[in-house]
Amino acid sequence: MPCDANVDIVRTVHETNTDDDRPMPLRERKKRRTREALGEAALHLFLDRGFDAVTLDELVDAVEVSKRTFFRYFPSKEAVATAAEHELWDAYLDRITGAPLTGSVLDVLHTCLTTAVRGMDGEWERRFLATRGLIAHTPQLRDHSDLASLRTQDRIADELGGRLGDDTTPDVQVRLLAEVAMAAWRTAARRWVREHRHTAFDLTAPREQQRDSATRADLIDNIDTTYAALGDSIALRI
Amino acid sequence: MPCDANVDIVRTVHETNTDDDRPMPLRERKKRRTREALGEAALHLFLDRGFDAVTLDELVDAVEVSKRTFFRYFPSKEAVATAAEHELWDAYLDRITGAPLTGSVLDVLHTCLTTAVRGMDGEWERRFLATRGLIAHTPQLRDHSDLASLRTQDRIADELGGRLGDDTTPDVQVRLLAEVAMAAWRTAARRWVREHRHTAFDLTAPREQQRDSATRADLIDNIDTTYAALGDSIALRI
DNA sequence: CCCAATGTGCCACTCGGGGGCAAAAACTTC
DNA sequence: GAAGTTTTTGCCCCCGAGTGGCACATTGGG
Repeated sequence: MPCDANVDIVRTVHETNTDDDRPMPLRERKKRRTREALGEAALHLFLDRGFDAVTLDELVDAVEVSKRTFFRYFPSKEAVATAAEHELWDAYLDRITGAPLTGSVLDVLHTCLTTAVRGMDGEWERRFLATRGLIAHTPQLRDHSDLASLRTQDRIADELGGRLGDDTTPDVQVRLLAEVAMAAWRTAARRWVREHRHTAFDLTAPREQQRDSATRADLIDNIDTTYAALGDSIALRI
Repeated sequence: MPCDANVDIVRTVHETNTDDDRPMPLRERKKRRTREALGEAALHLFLDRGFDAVTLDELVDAVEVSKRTFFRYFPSKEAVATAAEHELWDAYLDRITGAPLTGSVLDVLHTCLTTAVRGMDGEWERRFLATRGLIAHTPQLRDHSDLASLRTQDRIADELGGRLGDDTTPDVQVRLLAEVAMAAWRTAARRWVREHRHTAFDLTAPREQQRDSATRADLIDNIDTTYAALGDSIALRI
């Protein structure tokens, strides 16, 4: 019976038009559909039976593509499970490159992050919830997610280092700033997922139920309070 | 001709008695020898031909153990290459559990780290240098190393959380503190390795030459200045 | 000296990931 | 709308990391 479910997944996804894909060429539309189908089927299968219990062969069979094709869309099995997070990091980076660097740089990073979270669409929210649910009980995925945040740090530091006066501000400070900013994210995300440990992270749950349990507003609240706690933490005395 | 070299490595290692292993039972001595032989041969082979170019089969052939045995000593190929780092984290954790928590907690973590670095023996320094050399041009190892620092963070936060007043200090602060402390390490280590990018990281180089190029004193200096820059970084304005 | 415990070797196996090449689909041009 | 060109895909091969089972050897204790 998982077979029927998978076929259902595929059809549903292929009929779903998340955005307008009329103006873009057919090739792009099909690629997008395949990518979304892979991502969606992966979340369903992983949540249903566990990340480790599902082999790539099963996944590609469900979406009816070859394993070779899978690796043209995602670099690893972990990547398809955490695609939503990667999209957030890309959006975050975009905000940073577009933001004017005035005043406290840490505040700028903070604002960019929250606006990036707010800027993602509802479809993203659903997938992100599922991804965090997977991460919560799959060490392998947790590693991958943490690593992605570290690499995002590097990109932030590079971007900042290029824009700030190269000589005036030492590289160490920029690097540390990126580290601290991501530290806040990791702490906030961890706290957020702990608060909602008992939620189902069910992809098929109606939207309202999700809104009642774990929401993006909660996440943003956690980010805000975590950034606010940074100063006190660094100066903690007992 | 790599075969001869490997045999040489094995014999050399097996004859080397790093510490006194007379008092401990024969089984323990043999296990220790095997572990050290694996670690040493791995560093030599990886530095010589590159981490990816060396297969586990080659490594275990060189040390004359089975692949099965290898995995009874190290959980992964990456782990044997970064064994020196893991030892540092264990020593670091030991210092933290033994240190009294008075005054600035960040200062305590800072001191524990530097004394831990100082407390490692000369044999460790040689292996650590080699490990960092490998990490510098092997993304896979860099990931593994960064991940190890993140997991150490978790252990620190758990330890600190257990000892600090559970109710008075919020969990977020402890978590952030551990994050910030490790951020300083990562930044210092990265800077240190960049400064010595042109060093050979040669295991066979005489000790004096190593002291001239990349030394533990340099590393500790970097740690100190990075910790000192923390406050300025977090408050950076432009 | 024998017996129990522990460590080791060998075997075969799974699974993630990548390369080469030929077929097919999609865009282009006439 | 039929040619040719380019991009995308499918299929088959391969490799290497990591695991499990079982028989064997080595060590330590009575």
